[in-house]
Amino acid sequence: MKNMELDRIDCALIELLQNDARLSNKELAAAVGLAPSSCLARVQRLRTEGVLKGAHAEVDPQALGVGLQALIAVQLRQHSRAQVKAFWKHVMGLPEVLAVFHVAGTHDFQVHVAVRDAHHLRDLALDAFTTRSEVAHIQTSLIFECAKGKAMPNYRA
Amino acid sequence: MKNMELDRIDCALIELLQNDARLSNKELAAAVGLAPSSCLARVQRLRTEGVLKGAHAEVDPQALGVGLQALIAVQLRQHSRAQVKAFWKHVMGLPEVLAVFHVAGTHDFQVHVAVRDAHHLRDLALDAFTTRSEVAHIQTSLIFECAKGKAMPNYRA
DNA sequence: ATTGTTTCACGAAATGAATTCGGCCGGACA
DNA sequence: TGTCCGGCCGAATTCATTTCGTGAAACAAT
Repeated sequence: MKNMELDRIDCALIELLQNDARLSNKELAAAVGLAPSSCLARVQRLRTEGVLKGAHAEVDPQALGVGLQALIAVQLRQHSRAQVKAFWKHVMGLPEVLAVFHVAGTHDFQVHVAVRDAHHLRDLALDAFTTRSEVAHIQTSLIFECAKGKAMPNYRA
Repeated sequence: MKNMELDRIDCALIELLQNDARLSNKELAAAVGLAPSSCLARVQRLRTEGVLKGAHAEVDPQALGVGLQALIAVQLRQHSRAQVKAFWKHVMGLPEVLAVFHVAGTHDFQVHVAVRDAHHLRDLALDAFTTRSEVAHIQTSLIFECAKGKAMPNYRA
């Protein structure tokens, strides 16, 4: 399941679907030069093998009232497995959290959050971070702008 | 275009599509209690209004030979608009880059990268970051684990 | 109240896509 | 050479998407 063979066509399919998961099977087939039925078989295989793990719609933050995003760097008091796990579960349960990174370095976590405004951010920092017993210190960085890369790089091709 | 009305059903559609962009229109319609045709009209409207901005397949990093991810914190030498823009364009052109955050704080950027291994990360840091004239200092943090939240929070509902 | 207007949802029909299936080609192997 | 195996094709079926005409509710103005 882990190291499956990906030929040139598989890679093309993966890249196309990363850019636009809504491409029809027909369009996909045309793009890679395969018959729709063959193309479908490949995509299904990629899905069942776990290479393609799902698809998610991208939504405009502004449309949802998200006016501000931030990265919150978190230092824990101790690095015990229990504390790490507890904090992880806690932040993943917060609606404001877009992503959590457990990192090695001067901080233990980087938490990407989306909030209404500065006031909301302050409340979130105070209520959901600094009050936690396992949290030693946080440092909040406002995000001016953020962008995602087009696709995950492929180091097998 | 900016402040469009989103009723209960629109919000439900948005949330469903964030969790799984591959839901068929028929399934979507059933989930929100609408006829397929009505549901389609709404989804199309959300798309043309820019609330839904696209969909992207999620792929397993391991399957593509990505064995390591990291967050690289970058400090620029100067904060001139030209330098910020130049650096932004540069990192967005790198295949290893998954996301870029331009932030306010002790660092100027946080760059999320996906690499083959530690060796690859070293080369990337040296070749694509520290050699850039606008970069004053970088600090690399290995990512142990990272997870994305289920959906963008909705502060209009 | 009534009339006109707008908005939205419905459902049937037409259009087009996804999926299934049998058969075919080409390479691997003995 | 003969057989096996994997992958692709193309037509047929099944199913979903999309279009379009209709009608019900909300609202404004007369």
